[in-house]
Amino acid sequence: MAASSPSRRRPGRRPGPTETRAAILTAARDLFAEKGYDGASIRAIARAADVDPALVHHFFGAKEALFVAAMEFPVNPAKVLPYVLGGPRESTGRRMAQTFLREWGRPEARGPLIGLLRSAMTNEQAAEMLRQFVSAAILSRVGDRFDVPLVRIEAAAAQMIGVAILRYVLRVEPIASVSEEELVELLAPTLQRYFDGT
Amino acid sequence: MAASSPSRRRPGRRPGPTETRAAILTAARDLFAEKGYDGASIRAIARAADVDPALVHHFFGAKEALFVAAMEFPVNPAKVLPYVLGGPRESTGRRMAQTFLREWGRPEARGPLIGLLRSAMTNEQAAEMLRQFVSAAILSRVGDRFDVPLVRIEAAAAQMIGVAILRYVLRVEPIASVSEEELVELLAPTLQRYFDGT
DNA sequence: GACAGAACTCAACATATGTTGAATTTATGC
DNA sequence: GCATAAATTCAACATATGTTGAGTTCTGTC
Repeated sequence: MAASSPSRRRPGRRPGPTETRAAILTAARDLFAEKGYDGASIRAIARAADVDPALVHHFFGAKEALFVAAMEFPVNPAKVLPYVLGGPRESTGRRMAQTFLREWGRPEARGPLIGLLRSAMTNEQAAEMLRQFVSAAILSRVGDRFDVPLVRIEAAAAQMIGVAILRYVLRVEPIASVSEEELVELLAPTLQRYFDGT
Repeated sequence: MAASSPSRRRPGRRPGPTETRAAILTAARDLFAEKGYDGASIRAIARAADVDPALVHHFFGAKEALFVAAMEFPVNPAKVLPYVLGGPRESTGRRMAQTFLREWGRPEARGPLIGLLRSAMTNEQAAEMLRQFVSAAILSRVGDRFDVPLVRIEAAAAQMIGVAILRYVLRVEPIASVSEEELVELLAPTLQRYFDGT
């Protein structure tokens, strides 16, 4: 799936259609997810994509731009929020837990999500990206849909972020292996209570 | 409070009692808290303590040992758990929220706690330290006190970790500025429900 | 007051990092 | 088929990292 040979290739364009750009993006997603922004070096990404580090630069410019390109937020709020906010109000907590876990379950979404979360803990730019997204795309919309103090919505967000960390980043058992359904049962009432304002 | 001059000092022991060891530990706590394990370099720590990098090595050995020394877990479960687990069962959630926020509020505890949390996201050793502590010192004791499935206790832990991240690491408003009391009101029922098994 | 050991700095090594500019090979448009 | 543009590598720069060994100055003990 990736590089295995130390790969001494001669310079110049490779024959056939260009597939290196995609390879770099994939490698970047993997490594940012695994090591976070600062831990994933351009050189390691290039190595994983079987490519010279300078090529990464050629395609994406500085490291920061690569990160933005690779972590482009993999969840589209416009597609997801209507379902969550649309149904009956008394089951919003459940739909939110479902949706959250389903999105994290998608393999092509999980890499960027973990990468973003990991990086946000040590890198101010990544933290800002995450804040921006979470606050603009989610908190505000949910907030004025429900007319509930923002702290309560953030408490709900905290519950989900905490679960994501234990389940997907730290991989603490048993919460890392429990089924999505079981987790939904557990979390739905918590979220619902925050939205209900009780 | 720390170094300001580029400090060209001549070699050899400084006169007076030795205070550099403590200065290094303080600088290490600050920098590990701010940047995480990988982001905080020994050289930067030495600079902040106004000391040669080699002296850090002289006192603490490898970087990992410095980390362990600096992040020595600042919360003593033996002193804290009796209060949480001791009182009436129906208010355990509240005592747990109180205790958690009080410990994070202590200035001398917050640095190590943030450092540990930050580092655990990108560094496997730090992650193991955190897992060890949380699981051995807390989860298990709470678990067999209450005879409740471990997932539920981990869900409670997730709620608190999430709050810590939003409040102390990412500093998202308004949850970062809300009073401890208000947060306790918000979190206590959530935690209580997990312990009650309902 | 000599002397061992502790505190402390200097200089260096080996390695890693992001980034750049030039050189080389292929693809593409005419 | 030729010229231009794109893809790709190489070599290098400037800087940063953890760690080591040797040397210098002080403190404490007899």
